[in-house]
Amino acid sequence: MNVITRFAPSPTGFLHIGGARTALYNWLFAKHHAEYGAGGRFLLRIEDTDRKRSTKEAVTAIFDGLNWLGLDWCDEVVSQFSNSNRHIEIAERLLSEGKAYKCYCSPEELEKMRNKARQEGRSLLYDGRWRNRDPSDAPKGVAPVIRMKATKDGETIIHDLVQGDVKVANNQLDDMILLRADGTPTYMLAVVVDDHDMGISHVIRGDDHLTNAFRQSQIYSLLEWDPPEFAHIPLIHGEDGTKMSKRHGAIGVEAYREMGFTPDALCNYLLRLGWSHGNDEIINRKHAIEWFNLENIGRGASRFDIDKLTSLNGHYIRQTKDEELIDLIMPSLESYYGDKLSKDCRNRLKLGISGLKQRAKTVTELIKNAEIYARLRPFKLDQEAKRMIVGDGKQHLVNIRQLIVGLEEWDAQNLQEIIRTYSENCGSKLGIVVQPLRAALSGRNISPSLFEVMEIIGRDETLARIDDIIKK
RNA sequence: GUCCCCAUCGUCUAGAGGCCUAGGACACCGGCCUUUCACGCCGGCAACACGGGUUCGAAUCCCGUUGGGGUCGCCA
Repeated sequence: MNVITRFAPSPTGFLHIGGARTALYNWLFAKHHAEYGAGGRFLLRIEDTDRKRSTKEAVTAIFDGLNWLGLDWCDEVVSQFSNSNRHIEIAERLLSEGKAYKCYCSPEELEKMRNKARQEGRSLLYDGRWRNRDPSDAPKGVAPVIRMKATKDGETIIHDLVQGDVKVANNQLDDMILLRADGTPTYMLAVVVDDHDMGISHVIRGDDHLTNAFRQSQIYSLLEWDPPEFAHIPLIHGEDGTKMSKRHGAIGVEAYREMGFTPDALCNYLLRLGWSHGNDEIINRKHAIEWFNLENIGRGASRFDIDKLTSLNGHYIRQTKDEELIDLIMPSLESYYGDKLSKDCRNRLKLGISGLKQRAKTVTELIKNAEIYARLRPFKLDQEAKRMIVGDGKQHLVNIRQLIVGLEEWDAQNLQEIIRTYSENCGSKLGIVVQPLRAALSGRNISPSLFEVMEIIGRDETLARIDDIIKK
């Protein structure tokens, strides 16, 4: 089957986590069919028919988010708004065929109608009061909306690829507005026309659109078009179990980027959140494309768990190539330290990054831990580090300095040997004598292997950092 | 309230009637490794919402209850 999917966000905010997953699933499904089936394409359409709420910034945020995640689309981006003429033409065709009609209700009148229905415990649907009314009743000076004539009897069934067969009685559906009073098309009309015109074969979108699907399905029949396949995926809930709305804790993917998550980790996490392939947890892009299907999408909503994302992120950082990681963090290091950045930073990082990366779960953490190689001395000691050099601490530093100052072969192994022997002579554990050293070299009480650090930064830098502390 | 959907460890999930004494991952708790912190390894805690059916047999099928979510815009 030749598959054409689309991601169709409205540009009214950032690309949030739910949107990102929807995009990912659409992309994966298309890619899968491109590589393992008869063909597949993933299209991008911006649903900007609401002129008041759509912004350029939001469009940019969507592009940036998608690009960062590595979800590339085919063809030109489609602006839904730019298709308005076509939508209007279709609405007029429906009107002339008697499949749509003009409704002169004012928004206030509709509000009243809904309030009454609410009070009486009925559904809040439009009651179709203008459906069969004589157009000559039309109040003067009121611009009408165009509403579809929905089928009143029987039921509408969606053969949803995720939810299964879902049916609803047609009396639960009302005559949706196709064209607003100002003559502009609504979403309900625009999606159907655009999806048809773009040749979309599979509409994969959030569960919150499931009820829309019934209405859209009716529009397809009115137009005598074949509807696409539908796959409504469950929503992602926040930690509290309710919908991640724009006003409720949802943040854009760029926020996850800023927190130090990598696109691969986020994609892997999002893929596994609501979809599974047996017991596989770590799934790279290649396998994701190979394995992805609609059958294994779960039917219940899932909660977003940042701990699991973090853990996955640590995994991806650990397996990223050293050089790639260095390129990733250098710009941040440069801007953060400015003229306090060591000239040897990059070279030191080349040697030290492997020790650094297994200690970081986020890129942010990696950048912070890189200070030991990036920053020009003197280092300021933090609270924990200060405690390491009180008591015998400083004396150990003095002693160690003396032992290593003339070391012939300055490498990790020799340094370790000398210091180990020293600690044995003191009758202390290695950890005791080494902690003051750690404080002096890193300004903190945690760091990569100290002997490795000393080898990388070299004799002069090591001694200088020790002296910074001893001479205080 | 209406309609629709959903329901396995705290969380994400495996599970297609017997392979289930319910598996994996994250988190948590022990231990090992160890110069700190991590990584890694080993082990532990921890779930089929409830009630009825169907069946020789049900986490799996049916019904009901409860709980949760979504939807009901001249938003998308």
